[in-house]
Amino acid sequence: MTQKPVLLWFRRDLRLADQPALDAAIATGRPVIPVYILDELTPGAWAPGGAQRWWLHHSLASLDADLRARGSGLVLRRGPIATELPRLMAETGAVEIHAGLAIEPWARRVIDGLARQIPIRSQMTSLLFHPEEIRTGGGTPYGVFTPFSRACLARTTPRTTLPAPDTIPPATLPRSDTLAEWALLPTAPDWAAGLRKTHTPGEAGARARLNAFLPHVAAYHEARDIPGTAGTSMLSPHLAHGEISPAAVWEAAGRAAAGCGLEVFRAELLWREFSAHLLWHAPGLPETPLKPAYAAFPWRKDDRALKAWQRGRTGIPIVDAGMRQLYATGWMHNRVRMITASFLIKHLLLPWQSGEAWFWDTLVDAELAANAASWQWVAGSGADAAPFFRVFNPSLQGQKFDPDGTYVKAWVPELINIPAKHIHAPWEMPYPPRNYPAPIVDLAFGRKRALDALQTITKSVA
DNA sequence: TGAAATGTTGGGGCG
DNA sequence: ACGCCCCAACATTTC
Repeated sequence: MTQKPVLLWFRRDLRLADQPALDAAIATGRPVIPVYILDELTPGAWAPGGAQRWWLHHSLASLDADLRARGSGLVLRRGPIATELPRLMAETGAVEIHAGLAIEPWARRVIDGLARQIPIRSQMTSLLFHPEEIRTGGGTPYGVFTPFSRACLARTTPRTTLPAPDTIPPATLPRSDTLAEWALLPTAPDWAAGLRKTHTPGEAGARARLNAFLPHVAAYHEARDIPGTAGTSMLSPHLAHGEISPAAVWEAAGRAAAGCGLEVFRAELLWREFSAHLLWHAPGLPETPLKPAYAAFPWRKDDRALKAWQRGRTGIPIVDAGMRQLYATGWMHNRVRMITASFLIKHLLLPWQSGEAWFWDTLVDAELAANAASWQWVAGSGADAAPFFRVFNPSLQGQKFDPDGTYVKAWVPELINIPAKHIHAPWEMPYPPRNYPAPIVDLAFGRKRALDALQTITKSVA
C-alpha cells in the first residue's frame, strides 16, 4: 500500500544541509513532497523585490537540482499561501506540513490561521534562537542589544549542525509551475550583469563563500570597516535565503579563528538575531517607528532628492559610490549602508521608510526584520538605536574609512583622477570635476536642519 | 557603529 | 626673567 505523504514547505531556508524541517519531514517515515510557494498576493505581504527575484530564481533552480540528485524534486506554486497550501494538501493527500518558523508578521498571521485546520510543524531553520527563547530576567523581550547578546552567548552553543541527507523519500510529485513561467529574471533590460558577476546563489555557492571568508575571520574586526577591501563575509544574501544556516556559519567561524575577529563577527550574526527578536515582538517594525514620538517627525517630501539618492547622483562621493554599488550588484558594504542611510534620513530629511523600500527592492540580502530594524536604528526611532543627533558627516566618514578613495573610485568613475586629498569633498577643489554633480545639499546646512527637526519632536514629548 | 562647539592645558614666540 | 598671547593638542560638552 502507498503511504500518505507529508509536505516539506521551503520558505527562506533553501538548503538541504542543517535543515531541521527537512529532517523532521524525513523522520515521519513518509514520502516527502518539497514545495516552494511564491506569494505576491497576500495583503500586507512583503513580496521579494526585484533583486531578490533574480536571486530566488537561481536559488530555486539550485535547490531543485540538489533535490533531484537525491531522488526528489521541487514543486513550484504561485499564489496566496492561505489558498495554495490547502490546495496542495488536497491534491496530494498529504497528512501534514513541515516548515521553517516564519517570523514575518504577515506570514505568521496566515500560518496561525491555517494551523487551525492543517497540522503545520515548524522548526527553527533560519535563526540560532527562537524569538521567544531569549528573555530578560523579568521575562520580557530585550530592547537593548548588549544584554540580548550576552543572554545569547550565555546559552549552550547554538544547535549542532546536521549534514544533508543522502536521499529523500521519493513521492509522486504533483504538477509544478516552471521557473521560466514565473519570469523572475529581468529581461528588458537585463540589469543583472553586476549581480551575476558578484554572487553565486545556491547552497553550493553559500558554502564556497563561507570557505573563502574563513581565513579572514581573525582580522574581521579591523578589516570589516574598510569598504575598499574584502573584509566582510558577504554571506548576507545566502543567510537571507537560508542557503546556509546561521549555526553552520557560527560553528565554522569558531573553528577558523578565535579572539576579537571571531567575537565581532559573531556579534553581527547576533544583530541579525536581535532584529528577528524585535520584529517578532513588535510586528509593526517595518512600518511604524518603535518610539512613538517619531510618528510626528517632520519629514520632507522631495522626489528629486530621493531619486538622486537612489541613483547615486547626490554629489557626495561615498554616498554615490554606495548607492551605485547597490544598484549594480544588489549588495552594499555595511559601513556604507550606515553612511547612505544617515544621509537620506538626516541630510535629506526623507522618511526612513522610503530608504527601507528602496533597499528592499534592490538588495539581494533584504530580510524584513534586519532591513526594518536597521533603518529604525539609523533613524533613532528603533530599539537601542543610534541617537538621532549622531549625524554622520559623509565626507569625514570617507576620509576615515576610505582614505585613498579606493572604494569611491571603484564605483564613481567621474572621480577616477581626483587626488586622495579631495576625493571625499571634490566641491572644495578650485576646479571641481564638471561631469560630477555638485552636492544636492550643503552638509553643514543639512546637519543643522536635521537637528532643528529633531527639536520639534523632542519638545512635544517634554 | 559621531561631529561640532566649547573648554583646558601647556609649549613656545616675543616684547 | 616674566607676562602675554597664540594655538595645537587634547578633553568635555552638546546636539
